[in-house]
This record gives sequence, C-alpha cells and structure tokens, in this order.
Amino acid sequence: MADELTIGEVASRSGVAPSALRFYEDEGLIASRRTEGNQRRYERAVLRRIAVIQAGRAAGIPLQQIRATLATLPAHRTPTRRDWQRLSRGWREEIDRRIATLEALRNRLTTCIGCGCLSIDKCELLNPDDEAAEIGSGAHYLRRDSRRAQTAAS
Amino acid sequence: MADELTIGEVASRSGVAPSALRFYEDEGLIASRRTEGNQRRYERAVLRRIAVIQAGRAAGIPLQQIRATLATLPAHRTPTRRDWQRLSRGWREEIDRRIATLEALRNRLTTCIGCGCLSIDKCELLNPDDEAAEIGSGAHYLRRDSRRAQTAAS
DNA sequence: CTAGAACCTCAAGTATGGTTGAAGTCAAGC
DNA sequence: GCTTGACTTCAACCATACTTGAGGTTCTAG
Repeated sequence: MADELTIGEVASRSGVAPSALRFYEDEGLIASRRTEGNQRRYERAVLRRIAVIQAGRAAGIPLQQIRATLATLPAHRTPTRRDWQRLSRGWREEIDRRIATLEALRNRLTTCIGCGCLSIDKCELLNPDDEAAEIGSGAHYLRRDSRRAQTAAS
Repeated sequence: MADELTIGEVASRSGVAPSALRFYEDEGLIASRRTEGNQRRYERAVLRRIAVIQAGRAAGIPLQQIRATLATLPAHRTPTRRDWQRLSRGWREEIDRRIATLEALRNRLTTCIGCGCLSIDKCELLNPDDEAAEIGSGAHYLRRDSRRAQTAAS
C-alpha cells in the first residue's frame, strides 16, 4: 500500500467522481503528481481538501470562492488548528449570511400565514410593487438581488 | 391607464428584465394575452406571481418547482388566504430543510473551532474517509448528497 | 404621417459545475 | 506477453437561468 493514491482510489474514498476530480484540478482546487506513464497520483492530504470542497458545495459556496479559501491552507502539510480556524471563521460568516437570508424569507412567509396578512393585498411579500407604484417607487422587495434588471428597467 | 400592463411596465414594476419575463412565459410560470399586433399584455395579477417567483428564487428553489407551486394558485383571481397558506406551508418546509442543512454544517464548523477537534485528524468534518477507510467503509460525510458519484465509485 | 421607442422572434452566448464519449495509453494479473 | 481494467486527453454535451444580438414589426407622440 503506497502512500499515494490513484484517481480511482481518491474517487471511491471521497465519493467524488474521477471526472469531477480532474475538473477540480483544471480549476486549481487540488493538485496531483504524475507518474512516468502520465497518470495522476495524489497525496493523502488531498482527501482533506476534497472534504473541504464538499462542505463548501453543501453550503452553496461557488468553486472559485472555495478555491480562494483552499489557497490559504497548506497544500502538503496537515493543517494546523490555526489554519483551520481561519477557514472555519470565514465560512461561518458565509453560512450565517445564507441562513439569515432564508430566515428573513421564512419570517415573511410565517407572518403571512399567521396574521391574515392585513387582507393579503397589502402583504409585503406578495405586493412588492403592485399597489406601491401608485404610492411611490421605493422599497422593492428583493430588489437588492436583481441588479441585472437595472439595464432593462432604466 | 388601462388595467393591462405591457412587458416594459411589468419589468419596471417587478424589477425583472423583459427577457426574463419572456423566459418565464416560455417556461410556463406566467401567461399573457396578445394584442392584435402580437405584443404581450399582462393582467395586474401577474405581478403577484412574479413576486412569488422572486421569493422562491431567493430561497434557492428551482424554477420547475416554483412553476409547480404557482400551478396551485389561481391565475386570474386574487389568491385567497387558503391559496396562500397552502403555498406558504410548502415553501416553509423547503426553506426549513435548507436552513437545517446549513445549520448542521455550521455546527460542525463551530465544533471544530471550539473543541480542538480531538486533534484535527479525527474531526468528522475534515476526515470523512481518509483514516476511516482503514476502520470500515461506512458513514461518509456528505455522501448523501453525491449520488452522481455512485456510477464512478461502483 | 413619420420618427423613434418599445416590442417581436429566434438563435446563439454566458456562467456554473460538472458528465459523456471517442480514441488511445498504462499497469497488473494470469 | 497479453488481456483487461484503469487511466489519459479533448471536445462535446447536460441542466439551470437567463442575456444578447440580429433583423424585423408595432405603437405613440408630435
């Protein structure tokens, strides 16, 4: 049992398809050595990086950002607790933001279910701009997410 | 002021680009009447549907699923509280699931930061299978999300 | 009645995160 | 030493969610 792994071994141990591993390498998230015969060989440490990638994916973090995070981890060495704390904290904030967004949405939904919505027509979730256009142009619900619409709306 | 809206009016009131509105129509999420000259005219109710679409998008719900949800709403009539409660409850569950996933991930991160991770090498977040492969093959962290890998891993 | 803004369709392009397939090479067991 | 499975590259394809552009039509205001 060599201390290097083939792509197939990494795939079955990590649960990530070989094609995805090659893709991650192309994208600079992981690295490999090549044998004389041009086949990939991975250090065991790559499994830790892949676990981080999987965790990031589960949190909905784009690969480019995961790559940036991985760039702060030692490629070969086992990460120290400090390395890991740094990474961890950054992601916690990211995850917290995503949770906050979802909770805000959930609260609006809950409010609408529970309160009778002030007669539905005035519900802030359902009436972002319908009636509001006659009152003024401010406060578009979810507008902050739709920068693309600016071009068309201008 | 007619009680029908042009695509441009809907776009500026909803904050959604005309191209996206046409796309939503192609995908069956919204509908429009055509004028003699083949231009789209929208009922005001479409703004409510678009608000629902925006809310769903913010929650990360795919358009196909949003379409299914919209199919339960009256297309022309103002939705009743019952209509809205049904929709609301379905989405709440969806949102709750997403929040739960993120919180589970956050908890693992927090545990790893706070506790010293039982020496990092045994951390359940970072070591899904690295050492575990020598112990047994069970319990792959995040495996439940990677059905695609099955083909390659088999 | 005409200019220009707003609309139309349809095809192609963008970005993300990969998978699939063809055509060929490498490596390990019998 | 040869077969077979695992590996290689590269290009093309998939899904999602749109945008962009070309080429042409309609609507509205002066």
